[in-house]
Amino acid sequence: MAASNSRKKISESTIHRLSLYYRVLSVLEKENHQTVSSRELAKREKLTPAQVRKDLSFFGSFGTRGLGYPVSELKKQIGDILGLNRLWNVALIGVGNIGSALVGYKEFLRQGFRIRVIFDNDQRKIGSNHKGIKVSDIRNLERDLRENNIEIVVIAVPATVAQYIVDDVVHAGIKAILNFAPVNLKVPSDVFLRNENMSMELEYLSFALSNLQNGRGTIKKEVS
Amino acid sequence: MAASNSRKKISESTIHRLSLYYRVLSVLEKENHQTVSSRELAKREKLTPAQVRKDLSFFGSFGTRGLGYPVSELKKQIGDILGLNRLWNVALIGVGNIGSALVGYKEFLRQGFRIRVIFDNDQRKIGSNHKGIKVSDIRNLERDLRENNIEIVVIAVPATVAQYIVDDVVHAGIKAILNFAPVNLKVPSDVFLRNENMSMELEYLSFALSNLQNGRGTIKKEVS
DNA sequence: TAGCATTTGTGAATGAATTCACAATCGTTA
DNA sequence: TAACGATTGTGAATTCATTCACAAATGCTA
Repeated sequence: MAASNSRKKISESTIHRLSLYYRVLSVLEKENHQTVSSRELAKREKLTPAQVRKDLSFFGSFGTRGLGYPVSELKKQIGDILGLNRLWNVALIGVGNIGSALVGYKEFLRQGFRIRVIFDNDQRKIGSNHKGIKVSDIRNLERDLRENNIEIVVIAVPATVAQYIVDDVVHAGIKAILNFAPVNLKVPSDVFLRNENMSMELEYLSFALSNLQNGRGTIKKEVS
Repeated sequence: MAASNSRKKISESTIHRLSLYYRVLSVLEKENHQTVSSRELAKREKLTPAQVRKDLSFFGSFGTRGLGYPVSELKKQIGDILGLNRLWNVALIGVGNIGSALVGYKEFLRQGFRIRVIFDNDQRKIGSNHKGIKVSDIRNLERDLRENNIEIVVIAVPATVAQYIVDDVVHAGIKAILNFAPVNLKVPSDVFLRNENMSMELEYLSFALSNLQNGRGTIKKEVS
């Protein structure tokens, strides 16, 4: 009866905030801070100290009362939780606007995401090298995903074909997909799909500017 | 006392979902649907009918009982709420990886966001034309923002200089900023700032793959 | 025009996330 | 080693978001 196995859900927001903490801790580490309090950590990402402590407490007790959290140690811990203390083999599908940008995006590299192979259907691009990464024919998708031990696939193709591509990707056994196409894709429930909707935040700004607003970005609405 | 003016907050999530509805409605319009039910609308974006109705109800009664919502009419209404039935003058700062991708991103165009001017500090780029848009010297920021009637500024510069740039942008009187640099920027409370953190979702996938998971992406955690 | 099948709009109920508030604990100093 | 200031870790309280559930409408059919 002692070590019972209850379980606790970790919310998506908590995970996203872990990313923020990780980012701040990287900076703090470079600035040679030994420890950091939940107060300081919160301040740097516009959150509350209580939230920082609660988030971290889901995963363990990393701090020291009276002192705060050890910067490097906590960074390592969060890195372990997020799976950032290792390399990930990533494939990119589609080298258009967005695709090309992602290939050169240093932030991905720094976090261990390595684009090992790029797929496209444009014969002019296939076979060429895009910033040192070979461009494969989309027709060899399954084979080249396997050959490169790809674990995560990034979709950067037009919305109209994204579903077909994803179907193939799923069929090839990939379990994690990041989608940049502005469309809602269907995948089996054992596949992780995340969407990056680049115009959503721009639309939020458009909304904010269009409506009477208070300072902090909280939008209010008249009601009779 | 009759027409009192209470106010209701609209949550950020609701606004983001409006973007999704807008997207689906655009598709439905093209597919020549006359009406759509909350059920169908929900299905297309993996939400619940109740949520769709509740979201819309914050802004008015757009539907007809027994029938559903008129597609074109609802699209127009949401467009009005989000401020998408007009053009926005946008400036882009930084034409590196991300910046270049954004210039060619058709989704922005379709939604009425027009990049009127691009700023950079690279003398080789300044004066040239980037996909038809002139590249200005960052030193003329204030002047050229004003001359182009810019309302929204997109930041795509390295994290290390982003805060300086934003300070100048704020000083020039801009009230809406979309930031792609992976850093938390400080702005006065009357300026809307939104962040686009491109590695956050990738990190979520990394987390999901790293942890034992159930099918639907809900991550659980052992507790003793 | 009456009856039926639908579907909205919305208070009430529920569930989830955030914040509060404080006991527990640590490092430091005298 | 005792007293103090600081800060964590965490149940409880609160706030916020989602879902439920049903009356009110509507179109359609006969």
